Amino acid sequence: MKITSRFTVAVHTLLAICVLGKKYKMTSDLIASSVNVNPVVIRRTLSSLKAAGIIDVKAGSGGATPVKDAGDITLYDIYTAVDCVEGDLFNFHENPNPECPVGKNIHAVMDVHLADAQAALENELKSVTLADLIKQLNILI
Amino acid sequence: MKITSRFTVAVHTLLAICVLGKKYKMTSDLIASSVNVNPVVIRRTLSSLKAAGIIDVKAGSGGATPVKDAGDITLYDIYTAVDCVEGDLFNFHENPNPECPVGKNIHAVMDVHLADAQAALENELKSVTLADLIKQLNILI
DNA sequence: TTTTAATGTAACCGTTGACATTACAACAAA
DNA sequence: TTTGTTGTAATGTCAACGGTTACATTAAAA
Repeated sequence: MKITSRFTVAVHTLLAICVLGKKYKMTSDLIASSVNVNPVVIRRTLSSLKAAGIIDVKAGSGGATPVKDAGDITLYDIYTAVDCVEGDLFNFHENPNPECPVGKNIHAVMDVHLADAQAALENELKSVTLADLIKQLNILI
Repeated sequence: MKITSRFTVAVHTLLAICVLGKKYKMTSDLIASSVNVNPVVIRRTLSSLKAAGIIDVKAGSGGATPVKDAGDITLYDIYTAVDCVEGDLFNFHENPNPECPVGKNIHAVMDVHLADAQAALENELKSVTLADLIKQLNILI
């Protein structure tokens, strides 16, 4: 079980838009050739990022542009934009037996810790902005 | 996408073995009735926990018993025992374009942060032991 | 020794989600 | 009006999950 690649695709897409957008019109085809996926996959990604208010996409004439400052976009924003996880990260078995002392209390005992683990992951993603990645990238280019 | 319920099933299973094991013979059928899944699912769970050296299972006569002290079993141990995640938590798109400055460096820029996020999750799971859960549970029973 | 009750596993099924791809309508600018 | 692009529906393939049946194996009790 892994978290869908929609996430890394979305980050890649945003980096491309931010870094290459000044020089090129960032169409789904161009981005797709950098990410190396089908252009429709990129259009879906762009659609999600647009819905999240992160970018603007021009229908017809084409091209995606950032709406927010890269310093104000965290990895967590992107993560949620593309719906990597619906609600809880951990899948909990349904209907534990309420007649059993363990089944009756399993949620009371576990839920906090599962939430903590999920929060730890998400906080780490919140601590990194797109600007951080762009800075790193510009050093390497 | 969610992390497989094998994890919460395994925790539930272990709690049942530790808490109810003194009073009852913990067969896959009994555990299954507490968790509310098919007994074969529990046998698969027991098999994984046994392979990880966490419990002992008696073939034939039946019954599962703990091998390690509950204070020495973390949620992370259980998490890995049932193979919730094979290696990396985040799925990375394959073959980003090396001809593109973004595609060429996307791994160099992202990998550290993905690893950090995964480590944050895992460290949180490492910080909780089965003994912690048992203590909580005994208060509620 | 036979019976009984479990475990260990293989096999198969249905469901779900991911990702790829085709197709085409809608759109905006040249 | 032509052209290039976006938006999105539809379809296909594949893998993983969880459910279930079936049965050989095992160990202890009768």
